[in-house]
Amino acid sequence: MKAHKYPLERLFRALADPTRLRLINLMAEQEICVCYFVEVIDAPQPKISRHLAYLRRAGMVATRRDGKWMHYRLRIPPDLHAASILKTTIDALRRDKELQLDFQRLNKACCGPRSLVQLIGAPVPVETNKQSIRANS
Amino acid sequence: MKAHKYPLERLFRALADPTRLRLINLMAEQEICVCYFVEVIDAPQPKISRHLAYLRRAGMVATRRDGKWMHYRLRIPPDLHAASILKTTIDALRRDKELQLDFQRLNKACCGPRSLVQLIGAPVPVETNKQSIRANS
DNA sequence: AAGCGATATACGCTTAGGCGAATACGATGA
DNA sequence: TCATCGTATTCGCCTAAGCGTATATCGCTT
Repeated sequence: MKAHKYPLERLFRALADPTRLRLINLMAEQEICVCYFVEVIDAPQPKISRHLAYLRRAGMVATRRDGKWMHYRLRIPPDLHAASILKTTIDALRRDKELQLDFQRLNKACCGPRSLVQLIGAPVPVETNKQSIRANS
Repeated sequence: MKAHKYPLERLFRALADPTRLRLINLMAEQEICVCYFVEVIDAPQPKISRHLAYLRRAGMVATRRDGKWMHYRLRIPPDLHAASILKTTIDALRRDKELQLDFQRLNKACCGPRSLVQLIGAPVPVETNKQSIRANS
């Protein structure tokens, strides 16, 4: 990642990609396992992992390992302005029709018939109200 | 400019550059003439013009011609979330030490001794409280 | 230890977009 | 009309970063 002259620049670059906006939208309420991202966004797994890695390097997500599974969750930026921008962004995403479909697919993948949970025993998403059990650089 | 899947993506890309953040900071209160941007930011004039053109294509600025001089001003985005993000961004920029120096240089260029006004008769910046005398696509 | 499943990274290619230098454009004034 | 000045655009080059494919890594299980 490039060196940025102003702290906000890093935030804006992280937000300036459609796949990352979808990832952020899905993580808004819950920590999410990579396998759900792949299922819901329906993209090659390396593409998902690369964008998650970008968000990690930008300091926007934290991870938690659970056996074979990796869970990602949003980190609230320490800077108040950045936090406000992220929150407003999430509010805006929530209103997008197409991104609402992602939530529907998420529910189907984790709770529906023949869900990933039943098929391969993937972990069920859980609400994360506390921040940063483990923070990555 | 690329086609963007989500409207916010265009906003974030426009904000993801240090020179454009400086331009936006300077335009926060007033419409500004290109010659002041060049003077204050101390960059080659084509570089300034290219970034202003980017902001114009992104719908973030409007222009007003005044003889040989072009004035640029911020346009408040019609979308409420985008407007909120831009406003928060400007608040954050205002707190940056380095960007405060830009304001000092702006005041010196337009009001100080041997200012551009005196040297070449450049137009004095004026507060723009009304929006969009002429909006560019 | 070996194999497997989940995730991450490396590789090669392609594109958006940044830059400086040169040049084109458009309004004014001689 | 012609020169000049402020601004915009074009050109060629370079880098960040996106993509798909292939492969490496890491836990778990047997």
